[in-house]
Amino acid sequence: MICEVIQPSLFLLIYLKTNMSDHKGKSGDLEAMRHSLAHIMATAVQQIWPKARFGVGPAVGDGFYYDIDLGEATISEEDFGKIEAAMRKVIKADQPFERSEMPIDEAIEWSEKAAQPYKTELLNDLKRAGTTAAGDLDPGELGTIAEGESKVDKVSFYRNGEFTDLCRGPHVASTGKVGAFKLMRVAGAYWRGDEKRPQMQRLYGVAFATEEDLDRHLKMLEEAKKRDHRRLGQELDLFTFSDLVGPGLPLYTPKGAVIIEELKNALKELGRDHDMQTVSIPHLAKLELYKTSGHAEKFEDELFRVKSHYDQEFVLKPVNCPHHTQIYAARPRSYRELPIRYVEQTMQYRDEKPGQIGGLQRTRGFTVDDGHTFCRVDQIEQEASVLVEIIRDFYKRLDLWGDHWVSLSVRDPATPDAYIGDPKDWDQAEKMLADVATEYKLGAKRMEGEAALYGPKIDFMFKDALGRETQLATIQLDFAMPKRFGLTYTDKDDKEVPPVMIHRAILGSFERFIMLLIEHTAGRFPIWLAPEQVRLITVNQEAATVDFAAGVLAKAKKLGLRAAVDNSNESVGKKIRAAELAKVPYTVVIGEKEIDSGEVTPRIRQDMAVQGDGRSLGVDEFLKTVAHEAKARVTKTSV
RNA sequence: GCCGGCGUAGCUCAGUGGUCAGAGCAGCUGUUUUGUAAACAGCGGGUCGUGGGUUCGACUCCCUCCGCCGGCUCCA
Repeated sequence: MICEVIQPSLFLLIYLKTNMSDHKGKSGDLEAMRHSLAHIMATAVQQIWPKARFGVGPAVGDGFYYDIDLGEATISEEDFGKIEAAMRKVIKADQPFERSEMPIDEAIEWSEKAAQPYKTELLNDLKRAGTTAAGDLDPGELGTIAEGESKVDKVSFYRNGEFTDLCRGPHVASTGKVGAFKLMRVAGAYWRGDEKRPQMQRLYGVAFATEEDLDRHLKMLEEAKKRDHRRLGQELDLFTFSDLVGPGLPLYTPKGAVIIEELKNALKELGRDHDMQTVSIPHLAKLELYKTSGHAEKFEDELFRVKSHYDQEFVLKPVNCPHHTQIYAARPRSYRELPIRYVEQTMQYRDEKPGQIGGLQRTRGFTVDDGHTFCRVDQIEQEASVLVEIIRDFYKRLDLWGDHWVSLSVRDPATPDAYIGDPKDWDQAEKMLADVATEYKLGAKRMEGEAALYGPKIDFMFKDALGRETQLATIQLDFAMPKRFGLTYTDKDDKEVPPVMIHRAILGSFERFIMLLIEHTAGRFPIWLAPEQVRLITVNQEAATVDFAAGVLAKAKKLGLRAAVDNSNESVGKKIRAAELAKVPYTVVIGEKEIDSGEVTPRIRQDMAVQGDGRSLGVDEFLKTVAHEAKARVTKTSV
């Protein structure tokens, strides 16, 4: 059973690779099934709580949900058993889904009579605008709009047994044809996504065509939990949190710090290769700075305030751009010296709401590889191109490229007033970024309304073990902040012109990046990032063995390797197991054989091992090879 | 922040009103001197997250706070 540890993770990886890419191409049948299950669940809920008021209930992701308001009562997970039982009864009854249409005014009357105020609101929106506002509904809940009409005249309903629901469909033919399902969780969800509106309970289920598919999905979730970075962070002793230090403030252990340091070094090298200049700034600044930048107003609640005894009010920096502008502003600038590329790896602080904090995904203090390029408009395209290349190469090297999607975040044309800056600048900037995205075949999705206040951006989005998306690398164009700070350079016609600012990050925050790295590799880091690269295991505790191991260790350290000796009084098998669980890339057993021959037989961590491994080689040769790989920062082994 | 859930040893967990508590792993000590995924034995370790309440009696029931988890909202 050599595969007891690795097997499930490989399974998961394959599952994720096959399922994450095709989530859009979900079969219509499955979607109809899931959507039908939402109705069946609502049927069951209505039986148990007759006063239940319903919001929306679409098929989504791997299953379905329904938003429900029970008034005084609440649904908790304890209720799942009886809800599922009631659902099974409805399924067993095999009630047909019957479609009907009625004029919208009649539908409104119906919903009022049925005491379904949320449905009434939806219907009124449909009647007034022909659609419900702002994409807050998933497909399947809208009414029918007559051809060539802008407003809805008729809406469709689906009925099964006692339960009737406003719904566009489609559904399966009858409640008996819905495959396998399981209720998963209940969560709060604001009506129409608005925190000022009532909060409903969102009841989630997963559903698949067959029991086997469902089991596979549930098994996959179990495997995903095993590679959760919070769990592995503890198991591999990478970071911790302390109630005394505070939530959202990760503490990196020596092993975790190794990964950060190695990543920092890799980025520093990239910076040197691309003429970036490292700067360094203090971690707080006068509130005034952020009033000027606009952050104080827009992100008031997220600022950590620091009071001086001498009556200045300071703020822990939530971003670095304002500081960087002041370095730029320290002396007059000529068009000749642009672009100026300031970078630094530094911690920033945001007073996140308690509910947002979790693991390394969202922390209150986090280290960013932040950078700001000041350049001319005619330099934007070149600068952005180089950044795309750097980002692509960096993620490729870590085998992360491909598990992502790219957002070309542009203005929402419906709300031009929500942005600052000259629309002509915007047009140009958006076009430049789009061109770069096309040139580098990023497959970027144009996301209207996702632009920053000050400019369009390209965001690189990745998924964690459970499929939740997170932004890492980003390239943002900014015409506004230089103007707010009155930055200029002298153009060749001797005119003072504001520069363009490009905010950029390659790995985003180290916290998030490490989260992704842990979950992607399940803690099996490439050699150059592995906190411990070589472990020497002694066969016994006799002086000759221990001394020999110490000699190898010293050589390894001299070569810059991170190595350790395990000469504890345990069996070789147990020590091997410990090394494998610690995910150490190379394990070397040292005993009489090695002492006599001067050769070792490295045991290679299972994910890196290939056919033909297991040959013996001289100690020096082995160590030099590993050291070479570590230095080259490669992800695959060749020993 | 909001809704729901959870909080017993370093870790994973058992123990639902009645000797203020157990197991495995980890740790320590001893025996063993071990050859590629778990040797054997012994020992130490918990004011059952915190504060309050109910009760003759609370890890067990109720409330406050702290923290964590899943969502929602937010994400410069």
